[in-house]
Amino acid sequence: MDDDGSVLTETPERQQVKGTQTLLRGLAFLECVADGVGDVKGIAARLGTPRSTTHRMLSSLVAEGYLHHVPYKGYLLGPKLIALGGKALEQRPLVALARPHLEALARYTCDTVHLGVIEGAEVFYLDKIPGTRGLEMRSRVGYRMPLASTGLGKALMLGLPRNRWRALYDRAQELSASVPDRPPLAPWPEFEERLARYVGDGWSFDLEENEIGIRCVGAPVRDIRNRVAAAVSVASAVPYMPDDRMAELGPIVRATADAISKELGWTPELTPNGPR
Amino acid sequence: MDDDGSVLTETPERQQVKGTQTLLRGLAFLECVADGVGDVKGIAARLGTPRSTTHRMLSSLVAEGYLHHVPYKGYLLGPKLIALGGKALEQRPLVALARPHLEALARYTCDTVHLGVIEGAEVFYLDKIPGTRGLEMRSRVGYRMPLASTGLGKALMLGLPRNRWRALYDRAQELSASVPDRPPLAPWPEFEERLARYVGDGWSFDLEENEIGIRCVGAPVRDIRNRVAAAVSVASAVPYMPDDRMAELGPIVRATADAISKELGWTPELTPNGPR
DNA sequence: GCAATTGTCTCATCATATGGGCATGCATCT
DNA sequence: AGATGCATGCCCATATGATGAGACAATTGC
Repeated sequence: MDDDGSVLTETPERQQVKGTQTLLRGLAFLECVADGVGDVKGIAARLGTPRSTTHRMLSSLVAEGYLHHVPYKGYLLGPKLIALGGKALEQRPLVALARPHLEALARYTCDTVHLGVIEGAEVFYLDKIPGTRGLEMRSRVGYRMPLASTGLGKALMLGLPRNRWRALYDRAQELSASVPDRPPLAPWPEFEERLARYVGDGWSFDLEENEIGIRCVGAPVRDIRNRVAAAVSVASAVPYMPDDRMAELGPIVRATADAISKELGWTPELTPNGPR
Repeated sequence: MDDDGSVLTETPERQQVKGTQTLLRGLAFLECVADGVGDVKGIAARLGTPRSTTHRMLSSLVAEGYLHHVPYKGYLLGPKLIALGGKALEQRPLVALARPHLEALARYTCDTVHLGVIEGAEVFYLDKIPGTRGLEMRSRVGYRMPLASTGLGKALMLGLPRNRWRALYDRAQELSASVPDRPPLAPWPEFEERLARYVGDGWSFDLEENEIGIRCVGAPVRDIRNRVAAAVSVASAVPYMPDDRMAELGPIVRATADAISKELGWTPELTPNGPR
């Protein structure tokens, strides 16, 4: 049993598995393939399993439809994962409730609409409705982004205590540094000042801070306890997003977010102005 | 390898597993939860595992993010499955290649656009772009439907040999009978005759056969070997889909499908008229 | 052509998951 | 309100089931 620390995967915490390391190992295969390592040798090296075991596990996963196998070429994630991902979305009442509102917003704006929630220090994209202007966003359902980098994420940050903003800002900046084509964030004082303003407004802007050429307007969705449970955003290319349109869009996006909030049991009276 | 048509709804028991029954069992938990069985007792009963084991496995899956646990309420599919589902889609070159074409089609028609492939006797929804007319489709990425029930599925059937049509027709009719609010299929002779006509046209219609009030136009996508690899469809409510518009849409949907086909290496010259 | 990688199989070994049992605490029923 | 059912969490002896080395065939690519 690989008790030495030679498994240098992404998992930082070594969990003291209670009695399912076969299952966990199998799941590790999935994540390995998800990360683009599709060849047997690479997988075996990454997980530290001998070829025999690697083959056995991969075969089982293929047989169950969790992986797709192209002989002598490699492994890809399988259709069952697509299906389970879809079901996972259906099981989230938030997604089902938000859909009609997101569609209405997409129809009104003709731009790409996103729904996301916080996961750790990142925003997790739960739903996406592509815009009808013919430009592609590389976001996808299941995608992640640092909170401080996107309008969606910043809307989510509005619900967090201010003393946590800095850490998230730093986190996003780390990623900006590591990825070459990513624009830098605004300087911290300016960033904080803007975010403070967004708290008062009830919506947030992203001015090409995440991706050059893309601007976006976001707003937080609150649950029955007035906690930020999700966020909505509208994104489009700069030519479609002049300053005055963004100013118009702010209240509209907020209205959509509030409508979803109401579906979650939120009552607007409790927050005439000011968060939490 | 989709040669055996004996894949029933679910594999009840198979025992020729080579050596990963722990892993397979764990995956069975996921599918169990996916089917809506979220309580411990139900899961244990369904899979025949004692409570101890059930808990241990569920805990591991929760710890890994594959399941989400609401204490004393039940289990739901977790965020990691959403993420893996998204990655699984990204890894399919078909989805990435088709996206721009689907978006263009959605933009042009203002209606809901679907992309699907064959899986067994069903159509598997790989992508969906909601229409901008404000009506909701209950389809979702990862969804399944009998091939013969939908315009998308019928487009896929155009690539199958005619002697397999009947079996798929019967299969769809079984489901129609079991689900109460599902409209019946057209009688077989008429169904076959229509499908034969669609082969010549290169597109297919669905006249409220799958869902009352929904009409749809589909067309097959072919790969480099001229085999049907996927299908595209446009769906909308009847008021938006009069006969003459459907007739117009046929060549347009086909053109979109052909454009995707070309991205897959398909060459139109090989099929002036007539399939395979 | 050769070399490297992958697929398929067997088998002895022992590590691994098993599942019964029991204690605690939450939730729903009457 | 009280009471029962159910979920959760943990221990541990057992044998079941996964392990991994090895050998060979099939395939790709150079």
